Amino acid sequence: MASDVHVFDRLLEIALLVQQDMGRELEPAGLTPARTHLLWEVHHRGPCSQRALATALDVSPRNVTGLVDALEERGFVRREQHPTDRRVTLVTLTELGARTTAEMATSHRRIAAHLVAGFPADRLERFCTDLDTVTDRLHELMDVAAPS
Amino acid sequence: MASDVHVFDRLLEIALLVQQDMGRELEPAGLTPARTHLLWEVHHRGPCSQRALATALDVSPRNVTGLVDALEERGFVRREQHPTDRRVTLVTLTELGARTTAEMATSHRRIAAHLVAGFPADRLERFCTDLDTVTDRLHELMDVAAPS
DNA sequence: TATTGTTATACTCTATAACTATA
DNA sequence: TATAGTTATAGAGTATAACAATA
Repeated sequence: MASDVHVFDRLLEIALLVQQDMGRELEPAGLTPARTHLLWEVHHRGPCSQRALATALDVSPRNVTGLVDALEERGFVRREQHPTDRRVTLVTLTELGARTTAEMATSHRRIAAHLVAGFPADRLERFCTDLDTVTDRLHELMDVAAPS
Repeated sequence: MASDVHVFDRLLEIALLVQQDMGRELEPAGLTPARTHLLWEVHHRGPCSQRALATALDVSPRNVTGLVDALEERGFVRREQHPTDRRVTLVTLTELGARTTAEMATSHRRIAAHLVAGFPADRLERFCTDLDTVTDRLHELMDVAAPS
C-alpha cells in the first residue's frame, strides 16, 4: 500500500480537510479563512505593519487593507499609529481578538492530540521527523520552481 | 521536538504549500485551483453530471455552472447530453483536458517521489500508515463536528 | 412533486495601477 | 526618490433564491 503517489494524494486530502476545518465554527462571527489567517499571523508576530502582513501572507497590500477593515469592523483588531514612522499602521489584537486566537490555539492542540492519540512515543517521534522532512522538501520545491 | 501541536502546525503548513503548488504552472492557461479541482474530479470519475460534481466538490450547483463554463470556454471539458435523462448535462474531458490531467498525474508522482526520496521501504511504509490514520481521524472529526 | 441546471444578486478574496502622505 | 497605505477597478470563487425544463 505504501507508494509515492499515495503520499501526495494523502497530503492533498489532508490539505483540503485542514483548510475546511480552519474557521468553520468561526465563520458565523465573520471570521472567513483569509481573515483568520491574518488574525493568526498577528497573534504570532504581535503588533505589526500591514506591509509586514502582506509579505508574511504573500498577498498584496491592497488585500491586507480589506482584511484589516473587516477584522477591525468586527472588533478583532485595532489600527494604531506607529510611534515614530507616521506612514505605518500597526495592527494589534483587541481583547476579543486575543481571546479568539487563544481559543483557536486550544482547539488546534485538541485536534492534534486526537489525530495522534495512541501513537507510542517513538512512533510519534518518527512521524514528526518524517513530516518535517516532507515539509522541508515541499518548501524547497516551491522555492526552486517559483521563479517563473 | 515531537509534540501534538507540532503535528497540527506541520499539517497546516503542508496544506498551504500543496494548495499553492496545485496549478501554479497551470494558472496561465486559465486553470485556477477551483477549476483544476473540478477537472481532476472529472478525470477520476469519468463523464458525470454537474449535480454529481456539486456533491463531490461540496459546492453549490450554481458554482459548478460557472466552473464548467470557464473550463468549456478554454477547451478542457465539453457538455454533452445525457442519453436518457434530458435534464442532465454530462461533463466530459476533451482531448486537451485528458492530456492536461495526465500531465498533472505525472507531476504528482514526480513530486511525491521527491518528497520521500531516500526513505527506506519500511520507513515509507510506516509513514504512509500514519498518514492514513491521521487522514481518517481528520475525516471523522469533520463528519462529527459538521452537523452544525 | 422532485430534480437538473440556469439566471439574478451579493459577498469575499485576490490582483494591478494610480494616488496621498510620509521618510 | 522610495515606502506605507489607500482608492479604483476587475476577475474569480462562493452562496441563496427564484425559475425553466424535464422526470
